[in-house]
Amino acid sequence: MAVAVRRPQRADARRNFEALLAAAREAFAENGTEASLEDVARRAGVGIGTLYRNFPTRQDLFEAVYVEEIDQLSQVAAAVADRPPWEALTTWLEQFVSYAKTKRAVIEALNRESEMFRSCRATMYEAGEPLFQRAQAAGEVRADASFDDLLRLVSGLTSGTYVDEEQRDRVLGFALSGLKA
Amino acid sequence: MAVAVRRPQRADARRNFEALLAAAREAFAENGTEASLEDVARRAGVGIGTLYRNFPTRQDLFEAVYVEEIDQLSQVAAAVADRPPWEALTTWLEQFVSYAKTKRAVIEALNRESEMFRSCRATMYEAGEPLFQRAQAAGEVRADASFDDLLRLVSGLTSGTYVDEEQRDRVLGFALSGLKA
DNA sequence: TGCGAACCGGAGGCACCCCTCCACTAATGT
DNA sequence: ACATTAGTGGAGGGGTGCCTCCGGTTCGCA
Repeated sequence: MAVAVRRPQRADARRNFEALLAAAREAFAENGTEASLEDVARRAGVGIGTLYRNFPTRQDLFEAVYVEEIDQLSQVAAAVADRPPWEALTTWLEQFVSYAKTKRAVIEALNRESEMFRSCRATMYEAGEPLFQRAQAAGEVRADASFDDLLRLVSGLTSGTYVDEEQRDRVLGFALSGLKA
Repeated sequence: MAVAVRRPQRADARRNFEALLAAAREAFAENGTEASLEDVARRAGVGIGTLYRNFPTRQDLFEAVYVEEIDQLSQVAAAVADRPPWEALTTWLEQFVSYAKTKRAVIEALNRESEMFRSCRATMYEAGEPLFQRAQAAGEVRADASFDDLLRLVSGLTSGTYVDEEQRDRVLGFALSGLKA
């Protein structure tokens, strides 16, 4: 990914930079990609001008916040690589889901068109697709399904609302069982 | 439901009323519940004042537009009542899905809290739940699933985006097959 | 300690949206 | 034909958000 967001040099600037990042994380989690930038600045206790200096475009801010989180998905993928195929896949998906609960943007990334979303998506695919293919090769997943199908299935189900966590998991379970060979 | 939106009396007024309804249908389909009312008025070629006179609140407009469409779901439910259980259920769901594609609000209704959404939801349930129970009684649907689970599953999957129609249907198919007994 | 470069932050211009209010217009019934 | 009155539509006040610009502040090196 190697997204070079230029970190500022001076101590006060660096403080503001971090504050903005934290505020943006919060705001994006609450309101999705559309969160108001003025609100982000407000949360960070910083002028709107400062926000724009550090992150000239909404994308830049977005990138700075999410790239790191997407990278974590790769790490989980590596960590489960030695489990049995189906288990590895579902464990990774669990991470994906628990992620998506707070980080809506991870899901929005699946759908939107833009350079950075494409790049996030690519990273996700690199992380999860091998797990999927392994499970498929082991005959545990229907041959006529693709990893893209799976991600869209999971992200669709995750972005909806449910009576409680239990229902979400139950519904996800039903859907996943439809994917077994 | 019996939602009495007071239809105006004078000919010109009635014309405007219909134009607003049509415009709202369009706007809501494109932008969901949040569509701008000024945009609706613009599409209808009518002053914003006229919109507000006919539909004092956003809810009123919304109601006028969707109640009728939700009612159609009931009709479809009645129409498929004599087919085999599973087929009846999936046929109804197909309607639901093709509906939800253009009428996003039908889906938003599942999630939002408000008097009218509750009422829309109730109508949907009255229409579909018997079909579901019949399929369940016939042993075609897992006993541990509820109609609510099913609707949320379908609406979640439907609200996502897909590469093409084909993928949507494929994914929906996978998920539904996970619901079979 | 002092000074220049780096950095700050919010005012301001623009755009959109919400909703109210009321001077005007034209459909209707007689 | 014309008075009556239902109906019109948009200006206007209040919000929020986007982004730019620049006078003022502060850091940190010498």
